[in-house]
Amino acid sequence: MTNGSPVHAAPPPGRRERKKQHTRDELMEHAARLFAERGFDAVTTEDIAEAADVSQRTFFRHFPSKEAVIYGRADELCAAMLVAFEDRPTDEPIVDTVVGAMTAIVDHYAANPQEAFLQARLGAEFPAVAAHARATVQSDWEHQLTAAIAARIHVDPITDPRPEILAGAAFSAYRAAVRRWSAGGGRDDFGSLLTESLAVVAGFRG
Amino acid sequence: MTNGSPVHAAPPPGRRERKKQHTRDELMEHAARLFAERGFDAVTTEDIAEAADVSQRTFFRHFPSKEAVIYGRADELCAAMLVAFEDRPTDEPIVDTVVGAMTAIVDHYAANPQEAFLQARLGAEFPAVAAHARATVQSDWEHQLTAAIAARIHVDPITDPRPEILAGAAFSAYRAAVRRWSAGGGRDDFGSLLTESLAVVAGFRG
DNA sequence: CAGCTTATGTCAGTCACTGACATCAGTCAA
DNA sequence: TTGACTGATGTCAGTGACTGACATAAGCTG
Repeated sequence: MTNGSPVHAAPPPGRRERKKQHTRDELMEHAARLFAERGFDAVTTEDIAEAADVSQRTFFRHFPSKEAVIYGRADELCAAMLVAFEDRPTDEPIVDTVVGAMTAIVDHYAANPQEAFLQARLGAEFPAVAAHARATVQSDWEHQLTAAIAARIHVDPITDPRPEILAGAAFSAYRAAVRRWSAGGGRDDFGSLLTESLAVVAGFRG
Repeated sequence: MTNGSPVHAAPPPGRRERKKQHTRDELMEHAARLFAERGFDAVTTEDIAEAADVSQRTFFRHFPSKEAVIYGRADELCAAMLVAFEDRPTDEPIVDTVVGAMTAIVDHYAANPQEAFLQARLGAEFPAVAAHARATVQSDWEHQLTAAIAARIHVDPITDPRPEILAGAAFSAYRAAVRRWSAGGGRDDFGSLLTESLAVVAGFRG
């Protein structure tokens, strides 16, 4: 149930907000198309802006970097992960809760395979994209997951290293699953690979 | 015993090689000084090159990016980690071997505290530096450690996710230790913090 | 309708990074 | 020693990501 609108039932956005969102969507779609056609380096931010019929300046008002447009849904995805986390029973082992949260990510990519494929391909081919994915996107997710874990097990995430390490191990398992999925040409079931990887983490004490 | 020369007892480098190394060292030292004085953004690669009395082009012949000059010893450090890894007995639990390897990193930074301090400070203050540290430096280390683990336990690192996850968890613990060290103002003993963090990983099955 | 807010365009600028070519010092063999 | 080769560096011109400042027009709100 990956609803586009936030949980808090935002008031119906006005025309201005809708236009803004439309511009953002156009930028993301044309960027995805151009990157798929020519690769990351051979497309300039000017090209993307042109294709979306806006100025380059507008591109950078919507996305802080050229890489970011590839991961334009990252924040929603992170939010979905946290919702899935909170939906888990509070009395289950923390590792299971983390596994459940990660499953939200799998669900999203299962519902948007072209997005997953493009991200995997660009990440494999262009180091700058992989660096952004890891250092900005996943790092942010990991940080949020760390905070959620700390809250759930009632510890201070600054002084107690366990939440951070568990979150880091979980995303390490995630990357391992992505790599194996890519190595298999995308033919394997990603959910199974991730479950298998996450099982390795189950030796943790939460 | 952090010897500057490689293990393979390289033939005595000629004057040309010495000058090259000298240029590289000058660039790293002046970069460190300037970054410490003004921060990362307020120093240009031109400034660094100027301070080292070389052209900007020469800077980029020695370092692939502005961030890289901060981590100019990363390759040596990685090599030291792998040596420490190989020095461990082959019959000990793999987790202990990993802990032993990570200790080499601690030893290096214990011997070069100003380097550790600058990297921690710039990483905390400038996202671009943190991104580089994580996505380029640590990612490379993690990859090398993954390969070493896979070789030690005789598994294929592509099909078996365990080496990658163990290496990822180890560096997650490393980052947790760094964060706690920073949070404590650098007053705690980093080695103790890392040991404590790595102990959390000991629940792994290797 | 009037005034405020805000998304966008335009313009000029900074700076990281790169390819091409010239030069000069180091190296090494004849 | 000399002459050729190699490789580190300088110079120059260019590309492209990203940003600040200002103007404009569209949407919102009383």
